[in-house]
Amino acid sequence: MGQQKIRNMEEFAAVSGISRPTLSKYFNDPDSVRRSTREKIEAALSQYDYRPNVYAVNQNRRKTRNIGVVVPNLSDPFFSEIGREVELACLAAGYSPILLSSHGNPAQERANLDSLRALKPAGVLLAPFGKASDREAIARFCRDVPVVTFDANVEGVCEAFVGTDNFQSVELIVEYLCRSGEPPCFFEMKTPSNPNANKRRQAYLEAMERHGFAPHIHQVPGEGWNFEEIGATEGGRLISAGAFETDTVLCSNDRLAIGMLSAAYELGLRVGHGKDCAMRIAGQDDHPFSRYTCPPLTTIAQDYGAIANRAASTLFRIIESETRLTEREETLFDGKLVMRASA
Amino acid sequence: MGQQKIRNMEEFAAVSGISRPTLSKYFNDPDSVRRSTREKIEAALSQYDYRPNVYAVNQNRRKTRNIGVVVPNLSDPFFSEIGREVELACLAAGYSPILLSSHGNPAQERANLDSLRALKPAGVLLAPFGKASDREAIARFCRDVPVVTFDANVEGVCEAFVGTDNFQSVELIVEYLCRSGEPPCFFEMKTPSNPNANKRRQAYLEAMERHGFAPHIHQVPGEGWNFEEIGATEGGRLISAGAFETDTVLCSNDRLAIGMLSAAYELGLRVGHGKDCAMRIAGQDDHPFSRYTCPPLTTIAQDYGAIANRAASTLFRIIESETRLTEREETLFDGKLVMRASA
DNA sequence: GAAAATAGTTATCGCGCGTAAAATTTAATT
DNA sequence: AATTAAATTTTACGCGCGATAACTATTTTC
Repeated sequence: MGQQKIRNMEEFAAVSGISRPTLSKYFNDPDSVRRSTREKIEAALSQYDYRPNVYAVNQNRRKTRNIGVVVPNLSDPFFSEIGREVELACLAAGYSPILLSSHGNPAQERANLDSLRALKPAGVLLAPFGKASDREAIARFCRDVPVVTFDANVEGVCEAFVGTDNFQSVELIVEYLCRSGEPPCFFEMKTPSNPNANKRRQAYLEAMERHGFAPHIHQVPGEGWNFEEIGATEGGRLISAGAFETDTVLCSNDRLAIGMLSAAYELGLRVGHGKDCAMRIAGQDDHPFSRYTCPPLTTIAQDYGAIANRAASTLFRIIESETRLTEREETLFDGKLVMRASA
Repeated sequence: MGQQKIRNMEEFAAVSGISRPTLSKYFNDPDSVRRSTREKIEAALSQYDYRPNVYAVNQNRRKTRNIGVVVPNLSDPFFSEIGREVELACLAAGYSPILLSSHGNPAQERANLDSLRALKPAGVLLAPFGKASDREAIARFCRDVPVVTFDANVEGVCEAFVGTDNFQSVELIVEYLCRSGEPPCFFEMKTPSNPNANKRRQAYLEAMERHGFAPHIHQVPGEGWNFEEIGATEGGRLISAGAFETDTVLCSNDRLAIGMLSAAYELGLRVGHGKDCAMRIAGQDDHPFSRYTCPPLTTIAQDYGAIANRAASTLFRIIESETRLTEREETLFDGKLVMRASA
């Protein structure tokens, strides 16, 4: 490795024998220079380890190669997983992802968009809160920066949305539950901020009607992101009160289900589809911990990878075409039934 | 809000009636200008919403106000929690945190340090892998940038380390387990990359000796970060083979314990300290999910907040003093026993 | 082998701000 | 009111690189 320290592109030009403008071209796109010069540059590069100053580069470029990635809550393994998938897609395409969590706080979502604005990103991948999001702030942001939303939709805002088809996936699990035992009741929070929750409720109603069963929806109070706590406390209360009309409960998401499973355990109830079981509990999302609950949770798996990659590639397409989409795109992937022991 | 768009500090100087150098001073430290001028500036600021260009600022500043935060794996709620605490501490002190995950991959840790170097951070808070980390790369990085490590120590490297006192906390739980039932066996991975694991094993040996019991350590094979999987597969295997000498197992960390709990459930064993229970299982770390396992996990809680804040404040002290520490500091916080139903 | 196309060079400007020194104003002190 | 210290303004330069124009060198084409 290097002898003297290279301080800037000028000095690197001197030691590599390549002119500065050509180096500049190379760093912006290695394939834009002739093969032989590229090899010369890379030879020098391996000798002197020089890297262009990020700040100087981004100050002058019309658009940076930064991609902002905003998720509502990194403490939720669901979002840390999908956030990671998105990051990888960005890196693979030669962009620099910047991952920000809104920490379960819609105000932080706004703050994150503000921070991102200062970084002049080429585009942003946003998993918004949904109803709790500041729709106006997001819309304003979208005017300045190309944005693709994923996981949760904000109707009509942003270039495109990529998520899971809740109607398909709820039908899938409702059908399974009806076929394999008593039809499911539906368990959710009273005021879910996530729009998927509303779609899932609606999908449950339709699916139950389609299969000729009466729907039973149970909504419980609770604020914030401590879904397991709410599932345990309120779910446990409903169970011990005998509030559920059937022995099967479909939870609006896995984290509520995880909480409810722990409550059932506390109550000494055996959960599952065996003969000796008192009830069945199912979730939605295939949370990373769902296979380690007691019993392991039957759920609907979202296709993390497909959603992340489609969201990213859609954004890249917009960025590289340098034009906004003429029409807002919505892409929904199918969920997959994951059968485990809980239902 | 603003009429015309302010494009740079020059223009903002014009509309605010304050000279550009003074504005520059203000943005670097609002308290460095006279109260009356600060008010003038802030009045103009609320009218014209102008923000200095991040890239231009950082290009010229000797040191930026960026703080790199590197954790081994954001998918692990333990690290997303402590990462968040660290972020908050940075923001509160007026720094800009940049959170990077090494995704369970030591090579990525190196890559993250390389990326950070390009951002010329004022300092870095690093939770390293430990033995799996590239010690040489970290040491080299520490020569250029002040670094405080937390959670896992890399002996002798970096300015300071902040973590949990494993000897204190293991003694705490071993004492409790011995007092309340059969003395614990110890369950861990054969080749743990995390140095805490080694300390915990050592601490277990010492604690058992102190209490006059024979130690029993069970090490299982397994690679990577899928601890729950390893705990479930290998832990389940040991349980059904009757390999544990006593009815009590202390796991090296909560995630192994979570896996083992699910294995015990599968085997139809009741875990806990009740009379009808077949075995006890305890963990270490107080993982966010530990209170929702079946049964809820007895464990040792690390003081996330204290560790994060001490690590951050130590780093700030180094940064602001503009001198390296004369002597490497190590701070260990006590763990707290969290008694739940599993042991 | 000459013309055309491609790639590289030199030269120069601009980006938005930090920073330093000198000149000037303002506030605090006696 | 005079003295002094502190804050602000003016002026001027530099950071490292992107971008472009006008040339020159190299490679391709027939």
